[in-house]
Amino acid sequence: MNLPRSLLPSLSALQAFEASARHVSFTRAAEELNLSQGAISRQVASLEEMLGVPLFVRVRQRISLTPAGTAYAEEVRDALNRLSAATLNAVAFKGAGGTLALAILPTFGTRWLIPRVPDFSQKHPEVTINFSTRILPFDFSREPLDAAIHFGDPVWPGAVLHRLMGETIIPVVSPTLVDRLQISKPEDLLRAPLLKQATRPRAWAEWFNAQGLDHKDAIQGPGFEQFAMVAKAAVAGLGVAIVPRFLVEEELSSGVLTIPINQPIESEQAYWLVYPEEKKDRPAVRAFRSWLLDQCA
Amino acid sequence: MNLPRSLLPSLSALQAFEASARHVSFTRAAEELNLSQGAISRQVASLEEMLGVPLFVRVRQRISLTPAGTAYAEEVRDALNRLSAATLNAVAFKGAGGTLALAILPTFGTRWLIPRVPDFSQKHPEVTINFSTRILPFDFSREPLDAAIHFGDPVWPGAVLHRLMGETIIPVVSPTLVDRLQISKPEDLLRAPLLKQATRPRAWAEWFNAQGLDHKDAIQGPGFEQFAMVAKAAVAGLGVAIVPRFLVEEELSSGVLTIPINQPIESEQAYWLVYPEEKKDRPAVRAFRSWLLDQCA
DNA sequence: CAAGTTCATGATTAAAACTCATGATATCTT
DNA sequence: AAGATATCATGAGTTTTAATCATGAACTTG
Repeated sequence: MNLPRSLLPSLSALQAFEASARHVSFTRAAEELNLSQGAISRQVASLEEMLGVPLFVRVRQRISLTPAGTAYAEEVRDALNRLSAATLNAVAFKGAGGTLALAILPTFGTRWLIPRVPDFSQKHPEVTINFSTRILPFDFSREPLDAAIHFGDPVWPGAVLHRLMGETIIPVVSPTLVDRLQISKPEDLLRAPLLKQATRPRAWAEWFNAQGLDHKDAIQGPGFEQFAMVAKAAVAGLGVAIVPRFLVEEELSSGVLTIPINQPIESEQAYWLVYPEEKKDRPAVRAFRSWLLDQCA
Repeated sequence: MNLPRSLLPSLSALQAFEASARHVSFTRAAEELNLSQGAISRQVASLEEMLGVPLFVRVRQRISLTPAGTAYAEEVRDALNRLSAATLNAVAFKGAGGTLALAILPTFGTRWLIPRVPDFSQKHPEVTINFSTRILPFDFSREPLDAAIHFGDPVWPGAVLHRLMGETIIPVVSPTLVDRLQISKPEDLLRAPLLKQATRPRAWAEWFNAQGLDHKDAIQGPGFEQFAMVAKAAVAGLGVAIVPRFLVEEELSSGVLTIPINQPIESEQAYWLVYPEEKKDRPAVRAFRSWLLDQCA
């Protein structure tokens, strides 16, 4: 329900009013808007005449807001902000690019995604990615974010999900510990301290089950909150870690970590690219999706 | 974060664009806005040039929206709607009146409030009250309502509450049934059919407790959902009702109902006037609050 | 083929927005 | 007390924007 054209105030009047309300001064509003004080004075007076309601009280060349003015200023500000945001969004279609505000999981982001971003940037120089860290799912309508990387089940209301990869976890250990503990068979791991990660409490149990071994006699090693810490502890020889393989590609390549028993197991959960339905045609979102799915193929 | 004045499109351009998007036609948009087709054509073209993005595809004197145009139209429409609503709200301050959208409980509304509204209207002819029925608390930010009458505890997030009155309940019965059943003492009510109201299931138990009687031997009478029905059934001689006194003032005055045992009991809950914090200075809200608290004093 | 429809555009007019300068009045500093 | 500074209001004039009318080009329909 829009007001008829003749009953909607002009943008000039609305901007003059909103700035004056914020500054409680026509002169400072004029400075901000690069207009003359006289122009502001007239626009506000014209608006008050149109509405039939005083928006400011004038006392001795000073102004203060009326209750009507206060309420109106807030509402006008909100609407003007939305127009600005909408206009910037439209402009973002221009270069078929713009910015992509992406929420990432800390370890996946740093170990897998960010090292690959140069490739994306080379292929899409018009898109800038801003990274934010999010551990848990969130409401896209309440966050200034365009997309997210999510680990878990494909459940996220109002969003589109694309599966990126599963999670294959595998035991890794420093070579010196392998020699010290003479590890060559699965049952040898029952004699080794086993490092744990807090969000994967059943990883070791599942691994030993898969080898047909009873894990109850396994040695409990230190526990950590993040995979990055687990990997560091393993490199330091504190024990055997069980982690997603992609997270330790570097350490395996350099030899500071090795796979003592090459028996990976597959998690039932997976990594997903998620974005709100209404942002699916944003050029930046489309470009990133296409590139990311290629990387995971 | 408003765009600089020079980077925000004019209202003329935005309205021309939004109407064209809705009608998928410059000509029909022109008719709606009482402008010439040429003016619309130019404003849209000017907007596209400013943004650097095509908003419409032109094929053989026909237009269709681009993805950018579709998204922008929705956002512009929302912002324009907000400006319209804000402007109407501001105008509502003019007569220091306007309309008050009030949510009321059915029986309280019809039996107590509405009969008193003529007095309010006489004192405040500039305010029009629109009544809506609401049984349960609701979210003011999701309903087009300015205030509500609420029964219960003083709990309503984000709102201001003013206590109006408690609830005193009392047995009432038709005089003919009093004669027929020879009712003169509290225990005589154990021999009478007792009418029940669904939202006050413990009313009779509490009343007999207050008289030091065991209600277990009381005769179960018909049950009803609304107090208005309970009162009607009592007038018809179906049994003894226990209701808030103010709801049957009329029937008591006319003699169709009488109070057999004048032992009222007080409820711990009460009636409240509720309105959202941000609407407290609305002239209509202020006038109604002031008047209503006077009525309940 | 003729008539009707629709978006684009040239030339012109009307309306809105804005500036500069000044007036009136108040406060602050010396 | 005098002078400097600050602030909103307003007259007169200039610039910019919005809009109209008429026409062109191209398409559809009867």
